[in-house]
Amino acid sequence: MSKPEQPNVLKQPLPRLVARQPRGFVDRSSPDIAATDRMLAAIRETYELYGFEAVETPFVEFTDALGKFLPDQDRPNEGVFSFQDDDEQWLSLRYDLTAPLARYVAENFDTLPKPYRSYRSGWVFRNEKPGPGRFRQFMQFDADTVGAASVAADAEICMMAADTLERVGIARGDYVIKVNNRKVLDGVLETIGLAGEEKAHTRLVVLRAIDKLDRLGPDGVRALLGEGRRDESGDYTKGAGLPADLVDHVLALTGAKGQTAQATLANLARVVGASARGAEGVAELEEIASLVAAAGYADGRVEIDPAVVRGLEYYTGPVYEAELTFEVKDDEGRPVRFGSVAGGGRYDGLVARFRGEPVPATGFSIGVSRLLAALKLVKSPIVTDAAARGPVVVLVMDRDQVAHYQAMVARLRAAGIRAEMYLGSSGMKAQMKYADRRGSPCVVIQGSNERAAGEVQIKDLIEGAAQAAAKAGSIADSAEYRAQRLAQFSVGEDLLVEAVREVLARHGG
RNA sequence: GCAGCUGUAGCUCAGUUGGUUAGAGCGCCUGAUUGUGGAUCAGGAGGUCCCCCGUUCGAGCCGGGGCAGCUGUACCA
Repeated sequence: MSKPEQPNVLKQPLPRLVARQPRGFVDRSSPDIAATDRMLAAIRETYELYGFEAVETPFVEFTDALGKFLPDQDRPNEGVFSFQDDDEQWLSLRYDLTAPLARYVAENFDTLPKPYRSYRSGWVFRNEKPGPGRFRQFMQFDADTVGAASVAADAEICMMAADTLERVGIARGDYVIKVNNRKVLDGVLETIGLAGEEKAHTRLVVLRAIDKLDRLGPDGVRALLGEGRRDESGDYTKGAGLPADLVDHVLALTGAKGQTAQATLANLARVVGASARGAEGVAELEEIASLVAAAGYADGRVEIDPAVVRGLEYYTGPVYEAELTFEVKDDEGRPVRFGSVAGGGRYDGLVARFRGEPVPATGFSIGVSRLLAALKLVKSPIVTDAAARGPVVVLVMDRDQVAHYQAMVARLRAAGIRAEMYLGSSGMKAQMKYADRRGSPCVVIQGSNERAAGEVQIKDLIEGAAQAAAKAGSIADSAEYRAQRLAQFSVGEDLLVEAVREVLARHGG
């Protein structure tokens, strides 16, 4: 083996690397990780309370198991990160947690209890253009019931979604779980003559138009159902090309929401007309509504909303969406539309792809990053309490006493107090700054004077900051400023642990 | 993907009709008694003016082409 070439850094430095991330991928900092962990724990508790059990599947699946081959090509779909294994089989990073669950259930079908109720969280990957709050790697938290055909399973998941949002700190009234049924949408499309294979494209365009109701309003949807729509940048979107009377019929569906669930259901029954499939959908919604009402969740927490569409790929029955309804402003004072933080529905065909028989299933998925962003905006305690305090910092005043400082740190740690000795090479002022930036509750100072007296100084940084803020502007020169030594006291070195404990206790921990 | 807008210091941004060595505020570092974060003052470090090509005696500025970001739109399992 020959010696590897060593780059000669002295003579000819290599071109400097640019430190950067691929777009759509982000680093996570300590507070974010802490807040996310707390939020995930709260979600997990709620799911466990409902009787769901944990399961985990890997990041990588066979591409065909995810259902992501283009119909006519031997090549994975765009939007999915894919690569070929050494045996040339296509593999993909999972783009959601539902398709892998379907694979898992199919593979372990005979040993799993049915209905099989499980939850899992994890990273998923989508190879597409990122946007604000939209990344190429993000986390989802799903719960699914597989093997239950009853819409009671759907109703339960809606109620659990409501409980989950409240558990993580979204107040009742600040969210709504909207429920619809794909069969109702199919029924309406049938009554306006959009049944059959040759109308599939138009159906798609119509469903997409309906899905945009909350963003574009009825007029925007009307334009998209008819000729088309020009947006504010001047870009044009071709419409479905429906005649005016059919456009009205579709808008009658999206506007079918009444004051009560009964009124909404009556409107829907009218709009689906003679369609058997539509009537089936309305009946399912009716059953969900009565289950939700019986459990006491019909107080605005769970509502029928005929404009909910969700994804177009695999939903077959009830669909649901958790929407946040409160108004917020961003950093520049612009109103932010928060919208959907979770969604799901019934996908009776997904497991069936792996088995001869149909397997009913329903589930939903929380967008973890979006929900966390929402919790920050409403200042949920889950997020705000997660701002972890830093360690106690023992300053290094005399280099030749490092062993002694380290011994003090060891005593603090032995007492269960997070502590560290300053490991840099800067002076005291920089060490104070360091402790400040770490969020330390206090620092321990021992110079030659204190050591001679067998004492240590303890400075309470939190109290010190408060006192300094109170005096801001009233201090004339730097000598006076330095002489203040705010919130600082001396104590015998043997009482170090007790004194630090006292400071920590002052600040609740 | 399509459309519009924007790329100058770590961040937010100035930069004249094209003209020496490209600036400010904040942040960062150092210092102001031996030993004090958050106040004040003084100093310092930090730049491929997004990249390439062109026009010009001369380009941060003008032209062309890329790339990236933002906003909208499309897609969203």
